[in-house]
Amino acid sequence: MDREVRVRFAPSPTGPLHIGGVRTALYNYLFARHNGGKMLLRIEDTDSNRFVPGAEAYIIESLKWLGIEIDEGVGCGGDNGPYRQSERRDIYRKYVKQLLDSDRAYIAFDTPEELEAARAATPNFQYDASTRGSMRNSLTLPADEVKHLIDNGEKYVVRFKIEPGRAVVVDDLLRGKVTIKSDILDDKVLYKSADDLPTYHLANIVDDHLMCISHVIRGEEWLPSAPLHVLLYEAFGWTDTMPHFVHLPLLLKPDGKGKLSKRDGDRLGFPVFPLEWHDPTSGNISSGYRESGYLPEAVVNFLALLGWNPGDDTEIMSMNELINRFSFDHCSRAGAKFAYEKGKWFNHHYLQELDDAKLAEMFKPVLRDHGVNPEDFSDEYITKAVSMVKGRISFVKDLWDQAAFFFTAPETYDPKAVKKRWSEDTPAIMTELTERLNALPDFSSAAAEQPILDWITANGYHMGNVMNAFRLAIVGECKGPHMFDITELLGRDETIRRIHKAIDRIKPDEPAL
RNA sequence: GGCGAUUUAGUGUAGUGGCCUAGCACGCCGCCCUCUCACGGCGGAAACCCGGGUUCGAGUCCCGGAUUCGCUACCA
Repeated sequence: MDREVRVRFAPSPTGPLHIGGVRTALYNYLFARHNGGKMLLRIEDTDSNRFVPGAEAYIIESLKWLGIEIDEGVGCGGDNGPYRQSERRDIYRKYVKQLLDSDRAYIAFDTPEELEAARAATPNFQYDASTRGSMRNSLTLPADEVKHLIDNGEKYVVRFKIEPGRAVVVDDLLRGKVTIKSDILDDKVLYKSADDLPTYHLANIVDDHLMCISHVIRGEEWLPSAPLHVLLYEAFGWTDTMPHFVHLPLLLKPDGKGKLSKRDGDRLGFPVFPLEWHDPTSGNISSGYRESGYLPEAVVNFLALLGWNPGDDTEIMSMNELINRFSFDHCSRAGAKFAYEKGKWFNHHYLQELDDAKLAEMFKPVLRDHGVNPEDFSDEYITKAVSMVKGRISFVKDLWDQAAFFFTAPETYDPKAVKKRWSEDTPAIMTELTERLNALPDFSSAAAEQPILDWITANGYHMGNVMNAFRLAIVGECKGPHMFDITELLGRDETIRRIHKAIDRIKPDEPAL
């Protein structure tokens, strides 16, 4: 790498950042950091019709949440600004003029309707060398008429004049040399007078050049227009500093076909956005990874491995490890189906690494959502409850399913378990159990377990039946951590109260009438 | 339709001509642990797109086909 590595993430603020975009940002970031380079954030808002308020702030917040740091760009400044394309009109105008003056572009007056008509009339109509001679543009109209039309405020666009018969080579770091014939390229619109803004293609090349971008790392959907971009670098005379290209494989739908879309999330039940998004116009809310209980390190780790691997079997990697090991040598070229099931596993893993007290803190809002006031319990109590069940959860909110009984006595009892474990003589045994529990000098798990087990054995009771009836009374179903660990935390009074309640509430299965 | 990219178990992937009777992970199934459900440990089922060729030898190289995906806008 002969020059300073400078990469950019250049999203369009047309809505919330898509998870595929997040991965593109991540790969840019990993590559930049691995090579000691800079990461820029540029906002590509050249389509005034699709601008969505709030999208830019959303993008910045998303990257921040994930730990993808921006060195230069919107939200943090830098020497190559402005970084919002809508604020760079003067710059683009200058370069459009340069292209026009050097005869590499021309002005076209064809209206959208006229273009539509042309497309309808000719099967594979393309605005190119074969057709531009019969359209309304500065190539076909007299110079004074062109000037007259412009002076009259006629809307026009500037089109790039593609010369046919050339083999254009895009050297992609992932895919090698991709060659395409310039004949199949059309005279792309570079600038539209209607909003005095360039299109993506022009703005992109000008900005990447001016911002000294060394590597353009973007989604595969850009590969077909890469030859056009190469031609633009040529037209400007910037070939020597043209960035390297990397076209990343796309993230695909987990089920059927096509690339992962914004709709798939709701359809398949997983988020496709990093953060929850409230659509300003429709009012719709789309779920986000953050609000769904994902840890940013889990999302990053998961996303990094969708299309890249470190070259060995390592899967759990922090951002720093990812940075250390990242390179395009181990990137795949094929699209990856979005395997969100594995994302859950990553979250499970990172949740286990969290400190119990921290997890307890994260659990408090969930308790409130379920009508439990965390203030009624000590932090120590909540922490102990959390530590007992955390091994079985993938999300913080799952803690409720696993630990609810620590905070509220069961109101109902699992019918299947009742049928299996609660017989006619159970109430008597349970009453006896309360007496035994009351008699225990030490109610701790370690001290309570053996005497109770001994009592069951000595009386010839069925271990599984008694213990599960006990569990049923305390938990409400046959699940959960070690029984005596539960009762130790619950305390003697609550334990006995629940057994009495169960005796009172549970009626042994009565034969159906 | 045209152009381009792509192709290893259900999914993500390892594999750069012999070390591949194809490894790892998620998911699935079973066993162990056990008062239960989990966790965990152990084990299992499951893949080289197809057809030619090159080679002593091909998942790995070449050719053809198919597949899938993308692009084909005054959107990015």
